[in-house]
Amino acid sequence: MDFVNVIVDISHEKVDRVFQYRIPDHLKNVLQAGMQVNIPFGRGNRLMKGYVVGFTNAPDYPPEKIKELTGIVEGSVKAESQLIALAAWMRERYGSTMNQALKTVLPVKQETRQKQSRKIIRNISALEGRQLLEEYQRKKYWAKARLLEALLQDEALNYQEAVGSLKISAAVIKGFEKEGIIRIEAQALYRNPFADHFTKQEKKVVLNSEQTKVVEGIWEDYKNGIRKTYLLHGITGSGKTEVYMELIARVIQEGKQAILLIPEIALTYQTVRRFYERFGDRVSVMHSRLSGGERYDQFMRAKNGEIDVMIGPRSALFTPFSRIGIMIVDEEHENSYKSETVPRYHAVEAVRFRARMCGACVVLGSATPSVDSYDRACSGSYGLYRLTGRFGDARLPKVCITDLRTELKEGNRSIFSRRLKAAMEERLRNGQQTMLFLNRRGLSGFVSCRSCGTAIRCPHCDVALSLHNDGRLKCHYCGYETSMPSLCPSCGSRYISGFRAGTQQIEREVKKVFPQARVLRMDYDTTRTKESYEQILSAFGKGEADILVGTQMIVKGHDFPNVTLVGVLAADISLYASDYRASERTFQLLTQAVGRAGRGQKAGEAVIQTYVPEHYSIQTAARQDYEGFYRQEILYRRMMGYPPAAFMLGIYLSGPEEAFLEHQAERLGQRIHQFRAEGLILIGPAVAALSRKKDMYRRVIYLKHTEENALLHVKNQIENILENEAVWQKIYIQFDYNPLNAY
DNA sequence: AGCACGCCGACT
DNA sequence: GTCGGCGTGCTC
Repeated sequence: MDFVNVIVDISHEKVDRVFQYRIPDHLKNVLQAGMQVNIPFGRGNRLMKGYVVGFTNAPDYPPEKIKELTGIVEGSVKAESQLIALAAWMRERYGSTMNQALKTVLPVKQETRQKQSRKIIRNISALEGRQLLEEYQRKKYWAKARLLEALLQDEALNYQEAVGSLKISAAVIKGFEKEGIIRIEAQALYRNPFADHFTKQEKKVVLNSEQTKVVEGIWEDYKNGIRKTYLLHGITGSGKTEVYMELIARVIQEGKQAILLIPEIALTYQTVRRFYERFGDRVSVMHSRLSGGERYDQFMRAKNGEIDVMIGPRSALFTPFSRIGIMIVDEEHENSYKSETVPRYHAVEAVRFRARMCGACVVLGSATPSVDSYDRACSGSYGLYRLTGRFGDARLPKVCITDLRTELKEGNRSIFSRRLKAAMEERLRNGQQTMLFLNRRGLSGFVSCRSCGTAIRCPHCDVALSLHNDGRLKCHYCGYETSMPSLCPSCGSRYISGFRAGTQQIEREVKKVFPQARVLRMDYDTTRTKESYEQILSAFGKGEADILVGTQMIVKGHDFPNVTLVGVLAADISLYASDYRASERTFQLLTQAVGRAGRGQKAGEAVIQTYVPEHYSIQTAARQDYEGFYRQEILYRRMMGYPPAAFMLGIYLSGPEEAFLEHQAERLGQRIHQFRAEGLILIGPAVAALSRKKDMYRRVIYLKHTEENALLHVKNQIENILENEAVWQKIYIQFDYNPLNAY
């Protein structure tokens, strides 16, 4: 390769792209992706630093204009190089452009915070200033006069404000600085968003024997230089967090750093406080409430070595640490670890790659491990540890499965089985709390016609519209809104109404059946504003309501000691999702839901309502029997050739013109056939689960192969075709490696 | 970001 | 004409 693609290390949007340089002969076999290089840049050929992100023989810039790079920056195995190598790996595995990969991996270089903290400070006396001002006015140097006048009023000015409100260009300020009239102070004020709330406490933590065994086991490997991935299977309340904290503390003692990933939803004040109390302000927490600038601050603190521990969701795995000793993924089965945007990486895989690069060990923790991880643990490629004791002797709740088919047969048409209704009445009498769980995915009640069965859909996205309290029908993807029709648009029948399966409908039903009960609802609609999520949970925790109705979000996170009953209204809903992980997801949700009952001293009870009580997901969840579930599920995966028994690649096509898209999808399928890759299974092309979104039609093709590398090879061949043939430029194509959700 | 280029008003 | 401030646009 004769040329390298380099990104220039300047923190500015305008140059945030790839520049090409010629490789001098003596560096041709030395240069690697991720390396830091010196490059001549701009008209003055200023020497700048850049990062190598790729190689090419065919530059897309006039070759005679391409400059030669100057040399390699020595000792450049720093955080950035690691991250860029990680981006290169992500590009290759998940299929994206290098730019897309880099953008996800590198801290967003948002200038806002930096600039806001830059100050212009007057460097001369007020007397000198006034003299100079007169001179400028005489010479009609208006821009300079404006700036100086402002500086005479205020000794220090905010850089951003000065440029904005005084209409002064950077050139003027530069000139002032050169003449010594002002000096620029860029005090980077990194704020620590939590430091004010908590203080470090020297508390001795005592681990129980199970926890000690886990810590010592992993630590012995660490001490012996063994770096591998461990799966920590610990039921809810068995104290996984203590294990994490002890391991992190030991790693820090060794002068290393730690990253802990948690699902966004699990990030509560309780968690944050525990870590602050143990590690003080050497810990930083990232979460979605942080603004872009604050997020960048945290990354900069990490880069400058001001912190040892980073806690955060998926993206925290890209923290620019240079000496990582341990990376932990809590609740590793959570779907939120899979990115929904290109590159569609899985955090667990990315964590393992990064850990390998920097010699760190990986701990994956979960009460209900993903089938994929448990399979690897069983085959011995992960170390496996278990925590089985529930903290403080809390017992498992009594679980009862009620068959909705029998209820209907015996004349009960309510959404509550008689068993659940009786249990709820009892809780209300005893002043205890109930949680009602609807494992529905976000969307609330849709509207359908009882005569012809047609549901009203969004004309742009082809999803069912949902009926809101204000009587309007809304699309949850694109925001399309319309009024509720009085007649069915398809058959004209008057019998059109909301399907009673949304949380709003449940809430209304609860109020009808138990008029004396105080009810709270928690779902996509009620948690849209910033703090409402915490507010609802804390109100319920304080006993301000008797019944909490909600979707998956209520079964994660908080513990409520006074909740002694959990009702799962229709366990089947998630079973009917049309993807191969439906059983796994149902098991996880039910297990979590059941685990919510009776976290305190009082005995708990769970009622699971279903139309298929014999299903193994429901049976094993009721017994909290992970092993039993896994044994059944892995058989199904092996029989059907689904992950982890095989590897899958989703190819998502979308475009504004349906016929053309259809044709191209067929065409791509044929091309893949022509590869004649042995063992490759091609499914589709098919209409996507969401056939249209934002006026774009969608098609999918799935590929399966038992060999990971064979599948990646096929992906590379496809990428080659897409890059080199002009027709493909007219449709959007994304890859999804081992997809978790339907497209 | 930082640099050069070029427009345009001011002054010899 | 020429000098110089000041806005604009480009950087492989």
